[in-house]
Amino acid sequence: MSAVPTPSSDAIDPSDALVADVFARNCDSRAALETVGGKWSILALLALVEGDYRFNALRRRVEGVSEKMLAQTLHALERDGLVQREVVTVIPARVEYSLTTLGAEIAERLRGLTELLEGSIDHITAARAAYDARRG
Amino acid sequence: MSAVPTPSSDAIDPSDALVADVFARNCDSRAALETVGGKWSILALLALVEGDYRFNALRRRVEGVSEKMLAQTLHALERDGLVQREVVTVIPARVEYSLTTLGAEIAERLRGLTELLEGSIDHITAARAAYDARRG
DNA sequence: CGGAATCCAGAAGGATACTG
DNA sequence: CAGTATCCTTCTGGATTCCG
Repeated sequence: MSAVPTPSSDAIDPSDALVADVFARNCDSRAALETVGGKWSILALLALVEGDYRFNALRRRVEGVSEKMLAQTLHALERDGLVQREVVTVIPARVEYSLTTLGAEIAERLRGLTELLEGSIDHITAARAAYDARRG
Repeated sequence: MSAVPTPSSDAIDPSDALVADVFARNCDSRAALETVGGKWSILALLALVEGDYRFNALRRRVEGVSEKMLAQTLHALERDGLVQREVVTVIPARVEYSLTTLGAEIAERLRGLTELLEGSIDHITAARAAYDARRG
Protein backbone atom coordinates (compact mmCIF):
# COMPACT_ATOMS: atom_id res chain seq x y z
CA MET A 1 0.00 0.00 0.00
CA SER A 2 1.29 3.43 1.03
CA ALA A 3 -0.42 5.04 -1.95
CA VAL A 4 -0.66 8.33 -0.19
CA PRO A 5 0.74 11.84 -0.19
CA THR A 6 3.43 10.88 2.29
CA PRO A 7 1.84 10.97 5.69
CA SER A 8 5.00 12.43 7.12
CA SER A 9 5.00 15.47 4.83
CA ASP A 10 1.91 17.56 5.46
CA ALA A 11 0.83 17.64 1.84
CA ILE A 12 -2.84 17.87 2.68
CA ASP A 13 -5.14 19.13 -0.05
CA PRO A 14 -3.82 22.65 -0.66
CA SER A 15 -7.19 23.97 -1.83
CA ASP A 16 -8.51 23.40 1.65
CA ALA A 17 -6.66 25.40 4.23
CA LEU A 18 -8.51 23.83 7.12
CA VAL A 19 -6.54 20.83 8.28
CA ALA A 20 -8.18 20.27 11.64
CA ASP A 21 -6.82 16.75 11.76
CA VAL A 22 -9.01 14.22 13.50
CA PHE A 23 -5.84 12.46 14.56
CA ALA A 24 -4.91 15.32 16.82
CA ARG A 25 -5.79 14.82 20.44
CA ASN A 26 -7.69 18.01 21.15
CA CYS A 27 -9.28 18.44 17.77
CA ASP A 28 -12.83 19.72 17.40
CA SER A 29 -13.29 17.37 14.50
CA ARG A 30 -12.61 14.42 16.69
CA ALA A 31 -15.10 15.60 19.27
CA ALA A 32 -17.70 16.02 16.54
CA LEU A 33 -16.86 12.59 15.21
CA GLU A 34 -17.49 11.12 18.60
CA THR A 35 -20.83 12.86 18.90
CA VAL A 36 -21.88 11.40 15.58
CA GLY A 37 -20.25 8.03 16.10
CA GLY A 38 -21.89 7.35 19.41
CA LYS A 39 -23.73 4.09 19.78
CA TRP A 40 -27.19 5.67 19.67
CA SER A 41 -26.44 8.79 17.64
CA ILE A 42 -26.11 6.87 14.41
CA LEU A 43 -29.40 5.10 14.93
CA ALA A 44 -31.18 8.29 15.92
CA LEU A 45 -29.90 10.14 12.86
CA LEU A 46 -30.81 7.21 10.65
CA ALA A 47 -34.31 7.14 12.05
CA LEU A 48 -34.77 10.85 11.51
CA VAL A 49 -33.94 10.45 7.85
CA GLU A 50 -37.33 8.77 7.59
CA GLY A 51 -39.01 11.90 8.81
CA ASP A 52 -39.71 13.77 12.00
CA TYR A 53 -40.23 11.87 15.19
CA ARG A 54 -41.61 12.56 18.62
CA PHE A 55 -39.63 11.43 21.60
CA ASN A 56 -41.41 8.22 22.40
CA ALA A 57 -41.96 7.30 18.78
CA LEU A 58 -38.23 7.62 18.26
CA ARG A 59 -37.67 5.59 21.36
CA ARG A 60 -39.82 2.84 19.93
CA ARG A 61 -38.05 3.05 16.59
CA VAL A 62 -34.60 2.71 18.06
CA GLU A 63 -35.02 -0.57 19.83
CA GLY A 64 -33.17 -0.98 23.07
CA VAL A 65 -32.42 2.64 23.84
CA SER A 66 -33.30 3.87 27.30
CA GLU A 67 -35.06 7.16 27.95
CA LYS A 68 -31.96 8.55 29.49
CA MET A 69 -29.66 7.66 26.64
CA LEU A 70 -32.05 8.88 23.97
CA ALA A 71 -32.53 12.19 25.72
CA GLN A 72 -28.78 12.51 26.19
CA THR A 73 -28.10 11.61 22.58
CA LEU A 74 -30.66 14.05 21.25
CA HIS A 75 -29.23 16.81 23.40
CA ALA A 76 -25.77 16.21 22.05
CA LEU A 77 -27.04 16.19 18.48
CA GLU A 78 -29.07 19.33 19.04
CA ARG A 79 -26.08 20.99 20.61
CA ASP A 80 -23.94 20.28 17.59
CA GLY A 81 -26.64 21.59 15.26
CA LEU A 82 -27.50 18.27 13.66
CA VAL A 83 -30.96 17.92 15.07
CA GLN A 84 -33.69 20.46 15.61
CA ARG A 85 -36.00 20.27 18.57
CA GLU A 86 -39.43 21.85 18.32
CA VAL A 87 -41.60 22.07 21.39
CA VAL A 88 -45.35 22.30 21.03
CA THR A 89 -46.76 23.40 24.35
CA VAL A 90 -49.95 21.47 24.63
CA ILE A 91 -51.07 18.92 27.17
CA PRO A 92 -49.87 16.31 26.98
CA ALA A 93 -46.58 17.84 25.90
CA ARG A 94 -45.33 17.29 22.38
CA VAL A 95 -41.82 17.61 21.04
CA GLU A 96 -40.83 17.04 17.44
CA TYR A 97 -37.30 16.14 16.45
CA SER A 98 -36.04 16.66 12.93
CA LEU A 99 -32.76 16.84 11.07
CA THR A 100 -31.16 20.15 10.24
CA THR A 101 -29.59 20.60 6.82
CA LEU A 102 -26.23 19.57 8.18
CA GLY A 103 -27.77 16.70 10.06
CA ALA A 104 -29.40 15.46 6.88
CA GLU A 105 -26.09 15.54 5.03
CA ILE A 106 -24.37 13.60 7.73
CA ALA A 107 -27.22 11.14 8.05
CA GLU A 108 -27.02 10.53 4.33
CA ARG A 109 -23.42 9.43 4.63
CA LEU A 110 -24.28 7.27 7.57
CA ARG A 111 -26.99 5.64 5.53
CA GLY A 112 -24.45 4.83 2.84
CA LEU A 113 -22.14 3.36 5.42
CA THR A 114 -24.92 1.36 7.00
CA GLU A 115 -26.09 -0.01 3.69
CA LEU A 116 -22.58 -1.11 2.87
CA LEU A 117 -22.38 -2.79 6.22
CA GLU A 118 -25.72 -4.50 5.79
CA GLY A 119 -24.71 -5.70 2.36
CA SER A 120 -21.48 -7.10 3.76
CA ILE A 121 -22.99 -8.66 6.80
CA ASP A 122 -22.53 -12.21 5.50
CA HIS A 123 -18.88 -11.50 4.79
CA ILE A 124 -18.39 -10.00 8.21
CA THR A 125 -20.18 -12.79 10.00
CA ALA A 126 -18.08 -15.37 8.16
CA ALA A 127 -14.85 -13.55 8.99
CA ARG A 128 -15.91 -13.37 12.59
CA ALA A 129 -16.68 -17.07 12.76
CA ALA A 130 -13.37 -17.95 11.15
CA TYR A 131 -11.51 -15.75 13.59
CA ASP A 132 -13.29 -17.23 16.56
CA ALA A 133 -12.55 -20.72 15.29
CA ARG A 134 -8.83 -19.94 15.12
CA ARG A 135 -8.75 -18.35 18.52
CA GLY A 136 -11.16 -18.40 21.36
CA MET B 1 -38.19 17.55 5.73
CA SER B 2 -40.23 14.38 5.89
CA ALA B 3 -39.49 13.49 2.29
CA VAL B 4 -40.05 9.88 3.18
CA PRO B 5 -42.61 7.08 3.21
CA THR B 6 -44.59 8.38 6.17
CA PRO B 7 -42.99 7.11 9.35
CA SER B 8 -46.24 7.24 11.29
CA SER B 9 -48.00 4.79 9.03
CA ASP B 10 -45.88 1.67 8.84
CA ALA B 11 -45.61 1.89 5.07
CA ILE B 12 -42.01 0.83 4.74
CA ASP B 13 -40.70 1.43 1.25
CA PRO B 14 -41.97 -1.56 -0.76
CA SER B 15 -39.41 -1.05 -3.53
CA ASP B 16 -36.61 -1.85 -1.15
CA ALA B 17 -36.90 -5.42 0.04
CA LEU B 18 -33.77 -5.41 2.17
CA VAL B 19 -34.68 -4.06 5.52
CA ALA B 20 -32.30 -6.12 7.72
CA ASP B 21 -32.89 -3.30 10.04
CA VAL B 22 -30.13 -1.85 12.16
CA PHE B 23 -32.94 -0.64 14.36
CA ALA B 24 -33.63 -4.18 15.52
CA ARG B 25 -32.14 -5.03 18.86
CA ASN B 26 -30.30 -8.22 17.99
CA CYS B 27 -29.25 -7.28 14.51
CA ASP B 28 -25.83 -8.26 13.19
CA SER B 29 -25.72 -5.01 11.30
CA ARG B 30 -25.95 -3.09 14.48
CA ALA B 31 -23.13 -5.06 16.02
CA ALA B 32 -21.00 -4.40 12.96
CA LEU B 33 -21.92 -0.74 13.11
CA GLU B 34 -20.71 -0.58 16.67
CA THR B 35 -17.42 -2.21 15.79
CA VAL B 36 -16.85 0.36 13.08
CA GLY B 37 -18.29 3.28 15.01
CA GLY B 38 -16.14 2.78 18.07
CA LYS B 39 -14.15 5.72 19.29
CA TRP B 40 -10.81 4.39 18.09
CA SER B 41 -11.95 2.19 15.22
CA ILE B 42 -12.74 5.12 13.00
CA LEU B 43 -9.37 6.71 13.60
CA ALA B 44 -7.54 3.43 13.07
CA LEU B 45 -9.35 2.78 9.79
CA LEU B 46 -8.74 6.34 8.67
CA ALA B 47 -5.05 6.03 9.42
CA LEU B 48 -4.79 2.77 7.52
CA VAL B 49 -6.20 4.46 4.42
CA GLU B 50 -2.88 6.26 4.28
CA GLY B 51 -1.06 2.96 4.00
CA ASP B 52 0.07 0.07 6.13
CA TYR B 53 1.16 0.71 9.64
CA ARG B 54 3.03 -1.16 12.32
CA PHE B 55 1.63 -1.25 15.79
CA ASN B 56 3.61 1.50 17.40
CA ALA B 57 3.56 3.69 14.33
CA LEU B 58 -0.20 3.46 14.34
CA ARG B 59 -0.19 4.22 18.02
CA ARG B 60 1.77 7.37 17.33
CA ARG B 61 -0.53 8.33 14.47
CA VAL B 62 -3.69 8.00 16.50
CA GLU B 63 -2.90 10.44 19.25
CA GLY B 64 -4.17 9.57 22.66
CA VAL B 65 -4.90 5.91 22.18
CA SER B 66 -3.51 3.56 24.79
CA GLU B 67 -1.73 0.32 23.96
CA LYS B 68 -4.57 -1.64 25.36
CA MET B 69 -7.27 0.14 23.41
CA LEU B 70 -5.38 0.02 20.14
CA ALA B 71 -4.73 -3.70 20.50
CA GLN B 72 -8.35 -4.28 21.39
CA THR B 73 -9.58 -2.16 18.51
CA LEU B 74 -7.33 -3.87 16.00
CA HIS B 75 -8.46 -7.28 17.22
CA ALA B 76 -12.09 -6.34 16.72
CA LEU B 77 -11.41 -4.97 13.24
CA GLU B 78 -9.41 -8.03 12.30
CA ARG B 79 -12.15 -10.26 13.63
CA ASP B 80 -14.74 -8.56 11.44
CA GLY B 81 -12.49 -8.86 8.40
CA LEU B 82 -11.81 -5.15 7.98
CA VAL B 83 -8.15 -5.24 8.85
CA GLN B 84 -5.45 -7.71 7.97
CA ARG B 85 -2.68 -8.55 10.37
CA GLU B 86 0.60 -9.77 8.96
CA VAL B 87 3.28 -11.05 11.29
CA VAL B 88 6.90 -10.92 10.23
CA THR B 89 8.84 -13.14 12.55
CA VAL B 90 12.09 -11.34 12.96
CA ILE B 91 13.74 -9.96 16.04
CA PRO B 92 12.61 -7.51 17.10
CA ALA B 93 9.12 -8.60 16.17
CA ARG B 94 7.27 -6.84 13.39
CA VAL B 95 3.57 -6.77 12.62
CA GLU B 96 2.00 -4.95 9.69
CA TYR B 97 -1.61 -3.87 9.70
CA SER B 98 -3.48 -3.12 6.50
CA LEU B 99 -7.01 -2.73 5.26
CA THR B 100 -8.82 -5.58 3.57
CA THR B 101 -10.93 -4.82 0.51
CA LEU B 102 -14.00 -4.47 2.67
CA GLY B 103 -12.08 -2.42 5.18
CA ALA B 104 -10.97 -0.06 2.45
CA GLU B 105 -14.54 0.42 1.24
CA ILE B 106 -15.74 1.19 4.70
CA ALA B 107 -12.81 3.46 5.43
CA GLU B 108 -13.58 5.37 2.27
CA ARG B 109 -17.07 6.18 3.51
CA LEU B 110 -15.68 7.15 6.85
CA ARG B 111 -13.28 9.49 5.12
CA GLY B 112 -16.20 11.14 3.36
CA LEU B 113 -18.02 11.52 6.60
CA THR B 114 -14.98 12.90 8.36
CA GLU B 115 -14.30 15.41 5.63
CA LEU B 116 -17.87 16.62 5.80
CA LEU B 117 -17.49 16.99 9.52
CA GLU B 118 -14.20 18.81 9.21
CA GLY B 119 -15.69 21.13 6.64
CA SER B 120 -18.61 21.86 8.93
CA ILE B 121 -16.58 22.29 12.06
CA ASP B 122 -17.15 26.05 12.19
CA HIS B 123 -20.87 25.53 11.87
CA ILE B 124 -20.84 22.89 14.55
CA THR B 125 -18.71 24.91 16.92
CA ALA B 126 -21.00 27.91 16.48
CA ALA B 127 -24.11 25.82 17.11
CA ARG B 128 -22.49 24.38 20.18
CA ALA B 129 -21.58 27.79 21.54
CA ALA B 130 -25.09 29.09 20.92
CA TYR B 131 -26.59 26.10 22.67
CA ASP B 132 -24.29 26.45 25.64
CA ALA B 133 -25.13 30.15 25.85
CA ARG B 134 -28.83 29.37 26.03
CA ARG B 135 -28.41 26.66 28.59
CA GLY B 136 -25.55 25.60 30.84
C1' DC C 1 -46.08 12.68 27.07
C1' DG C 2 -41.58 14.54 27.56
C1' DG C 3 -37.81 14.70 30.33
C1' DA C 4 -34.87 15.86 34.52
C1' DA C 5 -32.65 13.78 38.74
C1' DT C 6 -30.86 10.18 41.60
C1' DC C 7 -28.76 5.88 42.41
C1' DC C 8 -25.82 2.24 41.39
C1' DA C 9 -23.76 -1.97 38.78
C1' DG C 10 -20.89 -2.99 35.32
C1' DA C 11 -18.25 -1.92 31.36
C1' DA C 12 -14.80 1.01 29.31
C1' DG C 13 -10.48 2.55 29.45
C1' DG C 14 -5.68 4.17 31.32
C1' DA C 15 -1.03 3.13 33.69
C1' DT C 16 2.14 -0.03 34.68
C1' DA C 17 4.72 -4.15 34.53
C1' DC C 18 6.00 -8.26 32.41
C1' DT C 19 6.73 -11.78 28.29
C1' DG C 20 8.13 -13.51 23.62
C1' DC D 1 8.76 -4.20 18.88
C1' DA D 2 4.44 -6.18 19.82
C1' DG D 3 1.79 -7.44 22.62
C1' DT D 4 -0.61 -9.70 27.29
C1' DA D 5 -1.96 -9.28 32.21
C1' DT D 6 -3.13 -6.83 36.21
C1' DC D 7 -4.94 -3.26 38.75
C1' DC D 8 -7.62 0.58 39.44
C1' DT D 9 -10.29 4.67 38.09
C1' DT D 10 -13.75 6.73 35.32
C1' DC D 11 -17.88 6.87 33.07
C1' DT D 12 -21.57 4.69 30.59
C1' DG D 13 -25.99 3.56 30.90
C1' DG D 14 -30.26 1.16 33.05
C1' DA D 15 -34.06 1.44 36.58
C1' DT D 16 -36.72 4.28 39.17
C1' DT D 17 -39.00 8.31 40.56
C1' DC D 18 -40.90 12.77 40.20
C1' DC D 19 -42.17 17.21 37.76
C1' DG D 20 -44.24 20.39 33.88
